[in-house]
Amino acid sequence: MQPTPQMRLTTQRQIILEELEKVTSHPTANEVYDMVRKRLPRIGLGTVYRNLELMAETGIILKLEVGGTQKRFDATTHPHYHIRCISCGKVEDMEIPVMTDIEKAATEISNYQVLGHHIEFSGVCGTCSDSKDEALIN
Amino acid sequence: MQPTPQMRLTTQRQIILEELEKVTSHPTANEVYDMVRKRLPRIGLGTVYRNLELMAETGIILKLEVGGTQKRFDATTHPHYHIRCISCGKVEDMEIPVMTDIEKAATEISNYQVLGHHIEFSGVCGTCSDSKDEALIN
DNA sequence: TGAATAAACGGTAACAATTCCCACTAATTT
DNA sequence: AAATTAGTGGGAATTGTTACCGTTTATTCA
Repeated sequence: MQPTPQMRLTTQRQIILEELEKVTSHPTANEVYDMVRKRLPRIGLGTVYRNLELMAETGIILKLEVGGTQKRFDATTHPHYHIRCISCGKVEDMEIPVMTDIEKAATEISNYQVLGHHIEFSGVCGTCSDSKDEALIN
Repeated sequence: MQPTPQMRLTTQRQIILEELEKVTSHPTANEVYDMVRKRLPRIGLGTVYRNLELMAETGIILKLEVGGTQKRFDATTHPHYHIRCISCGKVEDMEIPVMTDIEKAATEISNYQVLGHHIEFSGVCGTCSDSKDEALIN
């Protein structure tokens, strides 16, 4: 994170980013808070929210507006899609090729200036489908 | 809406559905509440939430988990995509052909049982981009 | 038809996620 | 080192949604 003249590189910011970069689990703000608190026990939840928001605005990280009740954050900023488990809520990357052409198609048939797109798959993850099988046996 | 033995077709339910079918604007629960209240002034917000949820569960309507802070509802249940204006938050249908094959691709490269997918485009709608142009002139 | 049963309602309280506020602290500038 | 400005922590406020609960409305069945 490169600080601009008026944007300061604080310890809190560094650690929030470091912790987010450690995982591929697309944590919620609260999960980031829990991770960061192990290293900075006195950090406030508001600080985590404020800085995640800020980093998302400057493009350092991604704010995922996927289904469910909470926003999730991702340090992987290259374009990619996601899948969400409808049973446990977990979100993972879906590494199918990103479709570069559909935005053009969307522009043509709408009166929008199309700036981006995101695909969210939904399904049942391995873990959840295993535990369901088990439940059927018992 | 066809009631099951234990599911009753109440006035509230009929009117909520009728009002939702009148519009293509993907209203939030609160917006549906406002629409319905013109015909049923004493309806409770909880009733609107309860019934929208119920109808979404039974597949009569769609609950859209798009970006932004609120869930939105759609009486058009055939598969289709959406675009959201990043300026005013409005959500509209994007009638490009639905991709039937990508779920297969997604199943192959993941350990998920893929059940669905949704594409959300984002951009600036005609109205918002016009008012921006105006702002530049003034 | 009319009492018994069950579903749904309306109103309000509770809840969860997020944002806001503000006195204090830390970093930067002069 | 003092002055200035950005950022923090903690709690209060806000927003969207769900839960609860006493009352109403619909259905069942005697």
